[in-house]
Amino acid sequence: MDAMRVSRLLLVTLRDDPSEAEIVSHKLLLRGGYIRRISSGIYAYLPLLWRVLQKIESIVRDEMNATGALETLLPQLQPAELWQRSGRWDGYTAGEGIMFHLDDRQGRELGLGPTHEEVITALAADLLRSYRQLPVNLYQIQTKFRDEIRPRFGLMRGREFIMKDAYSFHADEASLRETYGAMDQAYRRIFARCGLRAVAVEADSGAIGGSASQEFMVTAEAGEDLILTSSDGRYAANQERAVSLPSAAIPLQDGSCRDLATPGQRSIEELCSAHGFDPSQTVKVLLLLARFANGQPQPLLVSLRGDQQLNEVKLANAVTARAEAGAGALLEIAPITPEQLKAEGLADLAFGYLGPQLSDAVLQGAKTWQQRFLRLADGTALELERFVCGATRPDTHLQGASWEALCPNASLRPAGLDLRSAQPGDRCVHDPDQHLEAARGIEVGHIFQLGRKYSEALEATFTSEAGSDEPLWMGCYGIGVSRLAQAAVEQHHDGHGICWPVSIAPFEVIVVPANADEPVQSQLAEELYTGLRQAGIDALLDDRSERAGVKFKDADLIGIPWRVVVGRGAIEGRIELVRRQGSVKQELAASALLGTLLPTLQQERLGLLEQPA
RNA sequence: CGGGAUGUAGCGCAGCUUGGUAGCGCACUUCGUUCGGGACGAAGGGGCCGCAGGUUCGAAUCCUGUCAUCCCGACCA
Repeated sequence: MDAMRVSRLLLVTLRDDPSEAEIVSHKLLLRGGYIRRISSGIYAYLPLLWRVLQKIESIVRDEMNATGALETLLPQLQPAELWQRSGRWDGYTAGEGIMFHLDDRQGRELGLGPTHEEVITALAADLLRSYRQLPVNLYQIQTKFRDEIRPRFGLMRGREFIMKDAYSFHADEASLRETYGAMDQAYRRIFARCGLRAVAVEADSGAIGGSASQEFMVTAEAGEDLILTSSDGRYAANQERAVSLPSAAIPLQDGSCRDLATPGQRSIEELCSAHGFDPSQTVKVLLLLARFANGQPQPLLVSLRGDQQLNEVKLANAVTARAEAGAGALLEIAPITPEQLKAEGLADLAFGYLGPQLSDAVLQGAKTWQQRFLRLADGTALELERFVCGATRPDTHLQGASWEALCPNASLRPAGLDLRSAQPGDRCVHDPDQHLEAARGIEVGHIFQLGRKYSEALEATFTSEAGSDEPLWMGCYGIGVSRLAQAAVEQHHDGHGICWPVSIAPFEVIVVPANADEPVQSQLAEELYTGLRQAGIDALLDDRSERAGVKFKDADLIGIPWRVVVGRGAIEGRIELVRRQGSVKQELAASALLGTLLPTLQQERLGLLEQPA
């Protein structure tokens, strides 16, 4: 490898935090000369970061290859037709769709790959014919394009980012589960080798679809996701998905159903504080509208126990499962506004006083909406014997209402589901003595058991041992490589700058002559640098004629794990070895450097892995 | 898309209220002194004040529009 000298590295560090950055990792990457923003959510990876990314990629490759996965490279430009066959084109391009798309000179529609299920499945349909070829797992490391609604935090949520994605194909579900398990293990090793503390959590499958899925979260305050874990470590889930035991409702005193005057009390808090109810004695109703790619907008009437919060992801899944055939992808669920009612030609409703008994009659004559509510309720609401809810008339609630009385016709009674958000402090399902604790996480990996969704849509079949034609079983496995790099900074930094884990640091050691104009120092620095490189150590030499302080500050900022200072002691062959993490210093003879550093470095190259493979 | 904020030199900012033709710190260039934690002095280069209209004798400053960026929500590796 060429000589790595700071003077030749295009190292441009900044003293001030750039105003465009909000979170520490973003600021440090900009200040350290790792990235530059080119456009919203689009970054140039400067030479220093490119080295980090390549180290991460190499760890990923290593572990993926070890599982027998095959590296490949798929096109980024993809025909709309493939996405139309899987049914995702509209959802990914219409409305707030995330796919960059364009027409070519022939007027054909193309999309810039946000992910590769369609392409890989089409390939699988072409290449995989017999169970004898299975299982197979293909992966690639490549730039993905997503027109994020709101790019932010630098590489955390870019519109162009590097991802490792893998897709596995199987003859049966058991084989899929086996590879899924192998990926789980490989991912744990990958993150450990990168020096990251990561947690595996149960996750929602989102737009990708499929059944089981698990996310890998790097724990950090700046994380965008809320994760809930049990203190015994046996349960961990993304809040989107998390389940818990609800607190018991306080029973409402018996009594027949009667009107209760509640002028101006439109919220649960106002209602409860005015009449001394506990929120768990009430049922609140949310009036929402679900919009689909193709179908008519569907009004929703969602009932929750008053003390519970709606989990929008669970709701979206429930609505998707109940959507009419041909409605296409669910685009959005949003509260219905009085303006929307007017636009539909419908009468105003008593917002704040609605109850589960709200009749479909209020939707009669709607111009574009379905004229019946999709009625859903969380189990905690359905379990209430007696409760307080809106009377669907202004300034009035019902006290002592019951589902039987409100909805005598069982067909109008909502389906009972889990629609509530688990909260920190809730009791755990697996052990009621355990409680959920909250932590924030950055999602750096996600593995899915897709099942046969894509293979059925794209007719990717194989001939089974019994001779029948069957759709392939599929899994897919992603790692956000560029996001991982920034997550590492978020997890490993201090007041002076980045503290890269050795395994992914752009360089392992930086040799700093305190005074480069002092021939003894610069000569010894050169010798040590050469010796380190010859020993296979990724060393950098700060050969600039800057003052020592500048070089130290820069070394701290860019986060090289080890610093060798060649200073005044050089004349006696003494140098200083400084560990970036914690600024631990030791003085030693220059001749002892390799012997001291190499064993430690070899250990640190394993990251958090307990032992080499 | 809804809500909030900001656009002035490569970076960070002041100037705008009360119009008079642009300034500070860092960075950059040259010289000298310094030399183990972002040195000091001297001299210098660099700005269609986001863009387009308008008001005015005169606009960075006032008005209108527009674009971009950032923050809060929906999306995700």
